[in-house]
Amino acid sequence: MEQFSATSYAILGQLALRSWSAYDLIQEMKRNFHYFWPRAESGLYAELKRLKKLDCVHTTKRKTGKRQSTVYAISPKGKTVLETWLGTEPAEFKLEFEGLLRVFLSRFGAPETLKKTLLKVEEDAGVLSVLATNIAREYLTGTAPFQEEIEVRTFVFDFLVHYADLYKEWVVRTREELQLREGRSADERKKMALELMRKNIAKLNLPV
Amino acid sequence: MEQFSATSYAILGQLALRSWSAYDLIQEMKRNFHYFWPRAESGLYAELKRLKKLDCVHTTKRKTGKRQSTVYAISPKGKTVLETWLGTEPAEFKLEFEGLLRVFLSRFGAPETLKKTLLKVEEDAGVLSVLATNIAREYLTGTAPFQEEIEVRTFVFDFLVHYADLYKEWVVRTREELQLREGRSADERKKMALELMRKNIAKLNLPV
DNA sequence: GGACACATGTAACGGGTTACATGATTTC
DNA sequence: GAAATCATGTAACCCGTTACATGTGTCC
Repeated sequence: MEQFSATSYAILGQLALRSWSAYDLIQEMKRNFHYFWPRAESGLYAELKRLKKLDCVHTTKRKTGKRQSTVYAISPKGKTVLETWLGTEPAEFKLEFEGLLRVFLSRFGAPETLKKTLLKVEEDAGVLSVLATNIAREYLTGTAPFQEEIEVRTFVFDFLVHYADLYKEWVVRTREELQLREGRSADERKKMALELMRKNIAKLNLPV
Repeated sequence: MEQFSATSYAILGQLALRSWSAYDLIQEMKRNFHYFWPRAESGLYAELKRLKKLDCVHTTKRKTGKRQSTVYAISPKGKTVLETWLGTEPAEFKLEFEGLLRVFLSRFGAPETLKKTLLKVEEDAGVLSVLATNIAREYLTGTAPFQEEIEVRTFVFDFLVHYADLYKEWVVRTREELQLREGRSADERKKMALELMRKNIAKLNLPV
């Protein structure tokens, strides 16, 4: 019944910008969407073919020497499909953060469990920051492939920067708290934990 | 080959705390994990059965009047499996944020697309805040089911609070920027977008 | 001449979801 | 007496992943 997934629309959106060879399209999608809509390349190739069957895109063959590639373009139907979707209710954001699961369960593992998890989170957030900066630099120097799209892309970038920061700062705060707790009694540690919780509730300005 | 998913470990972790009836266990998991490890209830029932086949849990029958329920407890093997996993490398955090996809593609939809997306994100973040606060309140009043677990759970809670805040603040910043841009020329708007990007790069303290 | 990126897939599998079924118990 | 929630699942399906295959062009 439901013919399209958000991934279909992501593809149609890239094609609405311009035509691409499958390969180029997919590389660009990885660049743009990896951190908030990650998908395996093989699946994107398959989805392109499906979109063709559904008449949302059409293809032409291109040759560079002996090498052949398929160039995809959006069809009028594809444009309508995309536009219609953009009028529907957005899905809720959905996070899978295995690290938090590990923190939650850390006391059932070896004593270093928590610290090792923090280290990994820190690394991953660092990679995201670097990637985001690389893309931003292209816009700042005017070499980005879609300079004219900058108006909305800044919003996406802005989110990503703060998103990376969320993890980094969480690691910092957690490490600080762990250090403060060192050498304290279980009772003191619990009081400190409660205090942290109290501070956090205050941050959300909701009735307590 | 790979016998367990992170979901298996999430279940084992809850069972490491104490024994539960399937229903209670799953309700508690929803409460604890919904925002960073969301899973459908039916799948959790199935996984429990699988864990039993693999001897990671064992069950006893309990009767309340005519109603029967199955009580699950972790086995020695289950404990080992959990502990071993906690020693492995954590997986990267993974976000699916359809709203950002919509922002990215908003110019292919109706003019209200962006604003409607912001509204939905704001709502969802609000729900998360309320939920987080409800749980926190239980710890502060000492009525939480696992008061003694508070030491690590504050870290999880701390993340969730800042996570909700991430979305809320992003919505605020984006709306402000949109308002500032109103009535400006395309050229001015682009300059403003670049300026926002520059500010964000500065936030990440990386070499530009 | 070898490594690596280009360019495009296919096959098998699997984790997870939706939708539904069923009967007991509590609450209004 | 109806409605909600307790308490358990099952069946069908699907979106997506991993792992692999295959050949071309380019760079050193």
